[in-house]
Amino acid sequence: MKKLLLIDGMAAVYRAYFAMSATPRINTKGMNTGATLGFTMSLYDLLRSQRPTHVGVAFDLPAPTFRHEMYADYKAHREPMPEDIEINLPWIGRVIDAFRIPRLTCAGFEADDVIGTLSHRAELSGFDEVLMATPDKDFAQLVTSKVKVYRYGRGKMPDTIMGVDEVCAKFDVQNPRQVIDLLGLWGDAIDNIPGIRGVGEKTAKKLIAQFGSIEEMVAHVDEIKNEKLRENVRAHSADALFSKQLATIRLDAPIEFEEEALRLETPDYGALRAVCDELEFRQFAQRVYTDLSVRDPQQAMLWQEASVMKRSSAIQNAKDSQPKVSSQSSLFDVVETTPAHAVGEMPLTVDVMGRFKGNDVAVSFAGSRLYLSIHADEVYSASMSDVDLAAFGSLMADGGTTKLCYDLKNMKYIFLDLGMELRGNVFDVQLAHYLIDAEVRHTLEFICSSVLGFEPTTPGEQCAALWQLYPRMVGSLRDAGLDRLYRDVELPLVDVLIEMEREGVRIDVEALKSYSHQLTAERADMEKQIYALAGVEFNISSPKQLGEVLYEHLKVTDKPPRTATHQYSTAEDVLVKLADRHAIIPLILEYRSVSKLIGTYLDAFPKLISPVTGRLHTVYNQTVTATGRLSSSNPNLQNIPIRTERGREIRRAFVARDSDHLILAADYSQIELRIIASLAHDVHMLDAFNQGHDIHAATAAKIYKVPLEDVTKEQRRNAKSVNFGIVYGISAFGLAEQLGIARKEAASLIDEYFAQYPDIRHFIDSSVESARRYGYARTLMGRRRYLPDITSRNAAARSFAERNAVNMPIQGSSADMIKLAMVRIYRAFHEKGLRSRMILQVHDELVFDLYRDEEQQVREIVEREMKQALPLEGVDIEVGIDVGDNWLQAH
DNA sequence: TAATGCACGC
DNA sequence: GACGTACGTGCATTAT
Repeated sequence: MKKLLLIDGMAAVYRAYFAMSATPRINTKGMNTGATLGFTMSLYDLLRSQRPTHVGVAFDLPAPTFRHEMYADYKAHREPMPEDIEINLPWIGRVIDAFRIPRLTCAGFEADDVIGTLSHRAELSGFDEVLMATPDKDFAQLVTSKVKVYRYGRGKMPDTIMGVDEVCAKFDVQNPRQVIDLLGLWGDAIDNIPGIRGVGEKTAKKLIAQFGSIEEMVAHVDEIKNEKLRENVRAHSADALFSKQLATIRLDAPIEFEEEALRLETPDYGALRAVCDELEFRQFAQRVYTDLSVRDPQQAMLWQEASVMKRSSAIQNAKDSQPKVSSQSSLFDVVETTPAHAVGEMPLTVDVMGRFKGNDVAVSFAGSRLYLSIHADEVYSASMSDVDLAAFGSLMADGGTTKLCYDLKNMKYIFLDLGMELRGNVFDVQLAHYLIDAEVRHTLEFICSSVLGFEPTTPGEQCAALWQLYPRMVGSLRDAGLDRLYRDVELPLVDVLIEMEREGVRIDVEALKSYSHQLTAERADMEKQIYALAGVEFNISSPKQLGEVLYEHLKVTDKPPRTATHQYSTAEDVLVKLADRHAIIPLILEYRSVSKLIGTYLDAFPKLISPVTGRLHTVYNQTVTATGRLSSSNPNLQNIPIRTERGREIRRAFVARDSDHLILAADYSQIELRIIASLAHDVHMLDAFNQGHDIHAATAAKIYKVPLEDVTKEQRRNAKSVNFGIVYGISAFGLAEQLGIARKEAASLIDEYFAQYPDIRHFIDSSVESARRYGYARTLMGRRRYLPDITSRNAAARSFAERNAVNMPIQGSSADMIKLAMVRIYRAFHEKGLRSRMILQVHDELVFDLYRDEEQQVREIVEREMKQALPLEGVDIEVGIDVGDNWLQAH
């Protein structure tokens, strides 16, 4: 196994600087050591987590001094950065040398070019894996099966300080790509500097997209219709090509690829310790010590003895041989205790795997490594290429053992790749933690630090930590009465979601594209009309520019509405109220909604279709929402338009798998109101449902005291808003806003509502009361949401918690119900060997690829399971089912 | 990159 | 006088 890690040195330094800049680190000699410490730690972590066999750090020129000079210049031109940049490159050089990592440079070439070239050659030289640590997304161009990009975290980059020409002249740059870097224009170079003077960025992007590439655009410049635009492009076509060149990573830098020179060696601990002492990196030094004490006790002793720091008398008195937890940062204290453990590094062969047989086992993957442990103090790990997959497979398929893991869905995907099955009792720490407290983060780091009180740092420690988490999580689930929800709903749902994600949905791409064409043309018309009405050209998509046009230029109102941050508001509800003040406003609203459709759906989806399956695959998140709902992303298929005519058309492109299939959509009717009625035991509302009345009309009849058949459209609309508002915790103000009526009028509507439905009011009051007593709100299946603010003295925070106390049981119970239904439907389909498949879930709706011959069976199963999954006291549950060639028809 | 504003769903 | 309807995801713009 040969694995090469190539690091963009300066990118690492910047990342480190910006990561540390929030708390500049000044040592006792007054030196700002923040960037150096950040760099050192991130380098150490990278080596530790990635475990490369070969490594190199690339810099832009023979020495990083080039950049240094640049920053001297930066300071001269600009006001100082917030904490003033002090990146000490000699120190950083010493750190790199201490790690015995070769510095890779190539005169006249960017670090990115060096990395690009070397990674290319490494791949040719038979490396199993090449990892590039860089912030540059352009590397995506080069990615192959073996090459992965490790993107540095997000951090601020410096602004442009000089033009391209100036920089080239000043620094005598040979490779123009350096300019990009110098200017701080990382990554998005192609997008950000089309480099055509006189042509706006947006226009330039459009042009490039239209022609396919900058080269094509230059070649066919005559085809540009707008004369001014055409001449600008023609005049500056050299610039455009130059920009492209700037942004292209080269694979042919004249640099030798010397495999042996790149082999990772043991750090020069003496040198590293000296740097740590000089710069006062105490906590980092302690970390290295703790790590060494596990792996190499002798080296650890040397590390400790090598210290040249004078210990203060206070510290000398402390028992520094005994690690202890301390909140004070003294010279040699241990920051946190770590679990006692030993990581055995060995190929997991049949023999070794035998040790795990018959034992419960914690399993985790990190990168291409597998970690296994049977106790919290013992972890075995191996590169996947060294694992005996047959033996591992039989261990995982053994139904008698418990498997502990973190993020089961993800792990099952890994097993699918390996052609393995996971059987037996499975415990997912992440899923359990979501049920225990949905609103906090569910990273393994966070779970460990909150549940165990320490953070494991290596993948091995993380694997071992699962063992410590397991009994505690099981206990917490049981104590909170969540074990059933976990066992019967969330855990089995994992398989359902995997199947749905893998199935995906078929999209009629041609339909999307032609619709996109049509709407783009319509939008162009609107754009012209808007410019004409405004008398100026501006970016309509910019709330800032739009606000200025509407409220300063056109002065559509003398009291411009403002957002929470005092900017002009151009939100829909605001503009609707101003719609009759100026003809431009309806156009702007239309422009916005059309833009939304194009950008979010029409143009986005074709790009997301899997080249493998030809279908669109979403990802369902099971541990995100505070109420227990699922969420969907990449793409989000839970927000496909339906409200407007134009938007709804998009659903026409969601089509059945093939001619043997149809789309079947099943949705719960008014499920949230039924849940309220049931929870509140409100006889009037329950009756309305059970007699099959239109619930909003029935509500209107009650509030306005008219016979059901005399309810007007407006009365029904108002009643619907009140019903809707009840779910979310209404206020007179909010309702008035929503309906465009006076606040007093809204208040009397609400009063009348509660007079007619006294049990609903009682339900709201008792929900709040219960949340105040217990500290959390609960669903029908016992899912919890903690509401600490319910007793807050801050009225706003308290009101918010009170609304959640009402909403959560409603929304959450509905989530419980549909999740349970999904599990039951999934099981029924598989037991009966049906070919139909559940493919989408949209909170109260399930969508299926229906195999035509199975229509009757599927209708029965779906309706039955949705209705019976979680029966509501006192009220029937209605499910609407429709079938069609596409999702639009199936509604 | 982070924050903001906006718009889509239930 | 502030606050003002739950839960999400994604896009474009803009400031830093």
